[in-house]
Amino acid sequence: MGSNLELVKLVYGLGWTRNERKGEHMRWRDLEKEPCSVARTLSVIGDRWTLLILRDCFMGVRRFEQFESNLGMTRHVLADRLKKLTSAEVLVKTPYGAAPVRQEYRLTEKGFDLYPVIMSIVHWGDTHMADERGAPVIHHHKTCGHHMHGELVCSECGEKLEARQVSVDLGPGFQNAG
Amino acid sequence: MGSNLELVKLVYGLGWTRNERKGEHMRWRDLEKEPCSVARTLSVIGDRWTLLILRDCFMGVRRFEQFESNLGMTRHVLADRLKKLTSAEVLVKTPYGAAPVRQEYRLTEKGFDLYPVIMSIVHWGDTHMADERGAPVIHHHKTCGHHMHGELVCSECGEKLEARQVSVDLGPGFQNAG
DNA sequence: TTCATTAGTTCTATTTTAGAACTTGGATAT
DNA sequence: ATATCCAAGTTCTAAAATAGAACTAATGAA
Repeated sequence: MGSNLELVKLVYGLGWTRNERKGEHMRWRDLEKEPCSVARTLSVIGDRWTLLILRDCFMGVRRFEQFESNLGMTRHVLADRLKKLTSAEVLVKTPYGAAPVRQEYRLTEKGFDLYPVIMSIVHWGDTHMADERGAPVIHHHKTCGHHMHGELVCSECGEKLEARQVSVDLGPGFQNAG
Repeated sequence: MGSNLELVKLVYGLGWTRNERKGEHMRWRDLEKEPCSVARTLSVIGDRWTLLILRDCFMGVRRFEQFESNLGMTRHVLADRLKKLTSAEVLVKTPYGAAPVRQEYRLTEKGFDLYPVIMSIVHWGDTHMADERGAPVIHHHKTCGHHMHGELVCSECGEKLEARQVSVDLGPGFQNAG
């Protein structure tokens, strides 16, 4: 994205400007109302545990006790996050099993669409946070048969995306302060 | 990623298992030691404000007061996050300007490499969190001239990545509990 | 001399998270 | 039938993080 400070102020500074008039700082719960897709997305996945829960979901974890024993977070917070992810329709909670009915949390399509976010995070970690031995896990593409990583490309020309080659404009969903 | 619960337990459940023996839950500061690139990356960017700071960095914001007025976070926490991002070498702090020397925070190459993470988040927000009018901002690829979004593809075959087409194995950087 | 600006730090109050124990509704074992 | 077990939570207190506001230090301008 090219530097565009007026646009930053206009688009992203909006919520804060609005709150500033009331003499308050931004709160986390206000984020989803921001006219910015980063802020809105982070209102769903931007806390300390949610992306780790979703990592487990992509690995096939589905049940409360499994999440707890893999992640090692307190049951209290886990219950809260699963509730929030469910109400955001990223996960669905379904009872299953005959006699003792158990609960299962599964990714929805909306949840599955977070895969690029997770894989981009994985690749950055592999590149910049691994020790000298290399990546802790390896990804294998069934379609082509190769070891691989996720790469971000332009949806139109397919070329690898570089921040400096992308500029930003106001879109249809931008609204000025009411 | 195909479901592989033993692998999940082995790889991702490791840190927790280690702490479990000491009778403690996972703490945030332990995350960077986990043998998982998601956990390690989140130890740098996985709190409530850091990705919003980085969004501003990609838009050209560089100075303390600019971050504060755009984001509306308290100065206390902003100072702490800038310090952490600097010590993680995601940002560099440089004095600039002749007479009254000011400080400037800029993305390093390591920081620039977070672009795919941000753009994946943007695209998910545009798709799932926008209102009926559409995306708040539009991205334009200077290289090809089109409006576009970031798309995650296989680094080897270039095909669009689907979670179900990717399997996971232990890599060289995985180490068993010491 | 006084005020303004940038980049912070310090303080108290509120909110969130950690850690542990308790609850609920079956199922299973004795 | 009573006691125990299990999954999926809820409830409690203590500790940590964040919000909100005021203060500091270095420089420059009016």
